[in-house]
Amino acid sequence: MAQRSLVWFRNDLRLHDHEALTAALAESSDILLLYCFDERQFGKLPSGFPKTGKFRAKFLIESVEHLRQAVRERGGELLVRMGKPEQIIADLAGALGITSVYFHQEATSEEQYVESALRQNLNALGVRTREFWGSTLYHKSDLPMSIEALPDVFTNFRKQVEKHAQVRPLFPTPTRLKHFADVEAGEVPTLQGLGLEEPQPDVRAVMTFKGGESQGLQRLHEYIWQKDLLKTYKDTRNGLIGADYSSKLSPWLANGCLSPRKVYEEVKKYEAQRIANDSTYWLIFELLWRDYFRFIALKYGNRIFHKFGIKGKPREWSHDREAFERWVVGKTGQPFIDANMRELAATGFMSNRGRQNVASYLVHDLNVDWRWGAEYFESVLIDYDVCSNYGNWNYVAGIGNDPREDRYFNPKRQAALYDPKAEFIKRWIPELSSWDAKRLIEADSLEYT
DNA sequence: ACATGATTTTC
DNA sequence: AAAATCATG
Repeated sequence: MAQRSLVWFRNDLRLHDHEALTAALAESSDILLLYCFDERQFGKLPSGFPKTGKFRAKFLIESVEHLRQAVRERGGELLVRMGKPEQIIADLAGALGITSVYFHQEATSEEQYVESALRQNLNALGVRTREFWGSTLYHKSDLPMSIEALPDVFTNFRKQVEKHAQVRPLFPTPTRLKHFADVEAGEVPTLQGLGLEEPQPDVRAVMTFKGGESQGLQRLHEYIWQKDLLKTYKDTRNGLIGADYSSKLSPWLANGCLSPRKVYEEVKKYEAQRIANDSTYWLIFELLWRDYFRFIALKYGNRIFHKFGIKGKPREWSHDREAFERWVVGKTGQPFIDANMRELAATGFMSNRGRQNVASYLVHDLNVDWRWGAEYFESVLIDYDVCSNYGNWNYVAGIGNDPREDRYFNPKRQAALYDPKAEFIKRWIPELSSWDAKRLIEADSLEYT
């Protein structure tokens, strides 16, 4: 078996439960591992925001560095490059006599374009690709329906999947990796090198998110086992302050530092050893939403990016740049909205409750084009995931798959419910810290200095 | 050079 | 579906 393989890491920056890596190890005599920073991911969005902002870029850099470290600890090497993966991989394959390239497929067109360009380039060299699906809890091939027949209502999808599909077992984490070629390892780029500034730490942040597989596994272990918080997840998940109210696994899931099947496995273990209740189920339920948006992206392709969304529902949007800017910096005058937006700008993170509210506010109160909001989230959210982001924005904009049209969140009512003492508002808008909570919650047109 | 229609792109 | 880009007479 004189097979020389290359494993191309993408949004799967881990060694556990990695089918492409597992297959490559089983089918090859020699293996090369590569991560390529795609230069196209570091340009500007139409709105002028960097496509990959500082929080995301930092998390990605850390994730790649930790993957390299984990590979080296096992006797291997992770090559790191910057450029176009379809060219860089083809060049490496040609120069080093690689016979197969292994990778996980993505669900959206930019990524699929790179896959097909790579496939073509490799085909011309007589190199084959071995492609896998590895980003969802339920495997694409295990769905009880075709992608074309994917239900447009989440609950229908969930019920069918829960009834008829099974989560596949994990692939084992390799203990030894070898490195065969005398080839430059390559440097992991710095934030500065990517033209981005270093994010300043903020003591008010819910927690410190550090990229990397071991950091993701550590957070999973801490949340479920050490702090024993899974059993109350459903009751606390609408919180706003601190590390404990929710799992906070999304940044690691988005970059593939954590496999959703690994999360599932730990939840099942917890249910067997400690307790199974609505809360333990609810974490799986949320993973299903993540799956759903990924399959929706497969079903509808680029329609998730369209102005009128996957429904093709005509709706006119405002292009009031000033109103949008006020939303971005957290100066709309609506304290609950502004506090959330300031948290996002300062930390790259916002609670799920906050996200639903600020998105509803932009779309339904300001009537601003939902795509502007989606772009801003894309740039700054540390857990940005193209399918979840655009799927959710379609949903709030009323052009996605929400059976209830135009789901509106009343920010005053939401503040009264979820921030009754205005602790969260005061935390992020310090100029209001001496205000009476009731007055803050009822305010809707504050002027900040 | 340019209007018009076709094609491509939309993160 | 709409906007942007491309092709062509």
